[in-house]
Amino acid sequence: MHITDAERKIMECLWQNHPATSTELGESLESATGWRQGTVKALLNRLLNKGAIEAERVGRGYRYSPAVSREHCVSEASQRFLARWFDGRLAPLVAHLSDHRQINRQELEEIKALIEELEDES
Amino acid sequence: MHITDAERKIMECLWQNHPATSTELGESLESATGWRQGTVKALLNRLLNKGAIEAERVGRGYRYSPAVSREHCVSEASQRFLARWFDGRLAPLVAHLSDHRQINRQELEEIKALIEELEDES
DNA sequence: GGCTTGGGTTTACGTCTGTAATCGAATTCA
DNA sequence: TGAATTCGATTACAGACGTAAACCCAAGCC
Repeated sequence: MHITDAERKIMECLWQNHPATSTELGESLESATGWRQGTVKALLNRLLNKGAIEAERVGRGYRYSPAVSREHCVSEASQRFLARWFDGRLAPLVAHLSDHRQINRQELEEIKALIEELEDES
Repeated sequence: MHITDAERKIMECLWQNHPATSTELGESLESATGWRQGTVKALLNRLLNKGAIEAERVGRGYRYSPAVSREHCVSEASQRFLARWFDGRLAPLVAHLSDHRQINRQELEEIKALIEELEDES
């Protein structure tokens, strides 16, 4: 299941709020991205074809819902990204970001606290 | 500067070992990816056009070298990835991977040690 | 029953990607 | 010097992507 970036925007809407009609989605996305309704509809169909969303007929139209979780997509994207650039590991990413001043002290602190918490609870 | 995945494979070769002739690259990549020489050459030209590599004429052929550092590309790719999925932040990625058992105890330990080291040295 | 209208479906189209064949120039070999 | 080989440049082409216009159908309105 590979979600493209335009498709991801649709999914973000649906993950946040579902089921939703194409009109609702169209309105959200028109203001957020400037896409026309037809664009949204076409993307919905691509997502349907690849099984990323489900449609349930309600009267004249459909209600769309995600068929894959955000968690699942995030996992796939993370694995792909880490595999490509960091040999599948996370530590080198942390090192890289900190070497290049792309992460601040506070966030590092937050991560450390998070790790400690994870260790405690297990 | 957006490097596609096929292009990235060429770049990885060049970052590791440059300058290199297209024949050398072709040989490395043929065994690693199964690409024909022509494929490699076409990708080299795309990379030249987008300024990601440089070519220096040597006799009949060229020597290619990276014009952008791996570091730079990694930074860009990391920013893009984190922005897409984690609101640009790293901590939620750590949380996600650990929640989904996609990172082991040992690597978390390694990251914690890394952070402590960074704090000490500054 | 025709006309409008709010969906939905199909088709389109330019760009990007991955992969390669083809063409052309240069070099080498007979 | 003509043929064969090498290497690079150009062109190709199918599939994915972003974006949208065109078309079609059911439901309500006059």
